[in-house]
Amino acid sequence: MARMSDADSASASVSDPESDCRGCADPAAAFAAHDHRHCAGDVLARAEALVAAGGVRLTPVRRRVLEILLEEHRALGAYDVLKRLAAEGFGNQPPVAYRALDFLAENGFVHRIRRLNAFAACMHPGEDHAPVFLICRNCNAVAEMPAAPVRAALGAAAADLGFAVERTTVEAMGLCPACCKSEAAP
Amino acid sequence: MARMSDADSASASVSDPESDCRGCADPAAAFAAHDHRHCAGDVLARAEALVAAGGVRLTPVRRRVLEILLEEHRALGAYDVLKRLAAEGFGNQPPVAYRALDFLAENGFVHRIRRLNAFAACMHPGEDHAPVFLICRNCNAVAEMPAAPVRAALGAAAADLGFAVERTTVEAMGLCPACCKSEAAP
DNA sequence: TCTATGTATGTAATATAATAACATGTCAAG
DNA sequence: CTTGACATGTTATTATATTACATACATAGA
Ligand SMILES: [Zn+2]
Ligand SMILES: [Zn+2]
Ligand SMILES: [Zn+2]
Ligand SMILES: [Zn+2]
Repeated sequence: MARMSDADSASASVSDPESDCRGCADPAAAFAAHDHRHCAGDVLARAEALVAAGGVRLTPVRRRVLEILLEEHRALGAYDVLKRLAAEGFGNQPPVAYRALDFLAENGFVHRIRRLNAFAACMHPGEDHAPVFLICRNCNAVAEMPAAPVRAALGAAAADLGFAVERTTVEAMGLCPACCKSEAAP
Repeated sequence: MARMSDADSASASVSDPESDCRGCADPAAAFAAHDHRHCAGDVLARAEALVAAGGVRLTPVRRRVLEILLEEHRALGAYDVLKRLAAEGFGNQPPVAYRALDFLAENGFVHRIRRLNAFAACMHPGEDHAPVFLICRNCNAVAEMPAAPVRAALGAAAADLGFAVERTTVEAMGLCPACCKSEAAP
């Protein structure tokens, strides 16, 4: 897939859903305006391919939870997800939501944002990653950022102490580009 | 958790409490056996100096909460802290613990470990820092590690996306040196 | 086909974590 | 002494998450 400049992806993806916009999967465009239905459909398709290959099942509840998180395009609490499920005829007890979310998280389709006690759809399922999350304190947008440099720094420093890192939680609270501007000129 | 009581008894023979051991404040020694009463007393003294200079008050509850976290030498939940406070005659309702913990966290004397929904005493109060936490999944020991390299990598990558980082949560789950060994040879 | 088995879902009950709202106490400045 | 700021105590409620058990569903042998 050809990668577009920031300007292009911002404008083209809004006007032309059929373009090869990488949308949320592209860190540089994660905070930019774009047609998110495109990203969502793409991610969902990839998820289905992955579960087929992996021998696990994307059952109706699980699939619907993933869809909900993709549609919302932000982090949702387990009980928010549960409310929607219940409204659609699924069970209305916490384990229904938590089990689906846990399954999706274990299989890399959603991430847990500890700072928010919430869950967000992963925008690059299959690409094994322990991403960094950028959370805008103003508009609550959440974006995934490549974690390689951060993880390298972390792992190296920990190894010096003899500590073996297995999993990491890296979350940054701050202001997204849009909110940065609006705060500078209110 | 049993780990540090072992360490405490062992450290008396290993190191001299009156030496200038940096104990937990030294990342390289954070997981090593040492006389932790030394670190605790030192940190508490520094905390008192800092509040005096800062115009805030280290009241009995607040001081006791800090002591408890220093004595325990691991992350404690707010309700664990509360139980101890109640047993000592302080209030026994959640806000008592949360208020003290919030105060201590705001003033840099304790850190919140989001992964554990818990709080741990800071081992270098006053030194403004947003540390990295290393959490042993086996013995629950928690150590602070310098975050400079990690934060640099994080801030740079975020800046490329136009995101202004204000606060970070960086926590690594894994095995501490001691548990690494015991897991290798069970 | 029919059952056995594992897995997924539904539900009730409970545990754990955090906050809101308001009353009371403490202490120093005026 | 009064006042105002801050700290603590208490009640109640909300939010988040898990345990335990019952039921449904798939699907692999017999
Ligand atoms: Zn998107
Ligand atoms: Zn924003
Ligand atoms: Zn120590
Ligand atoms: Zn350990």
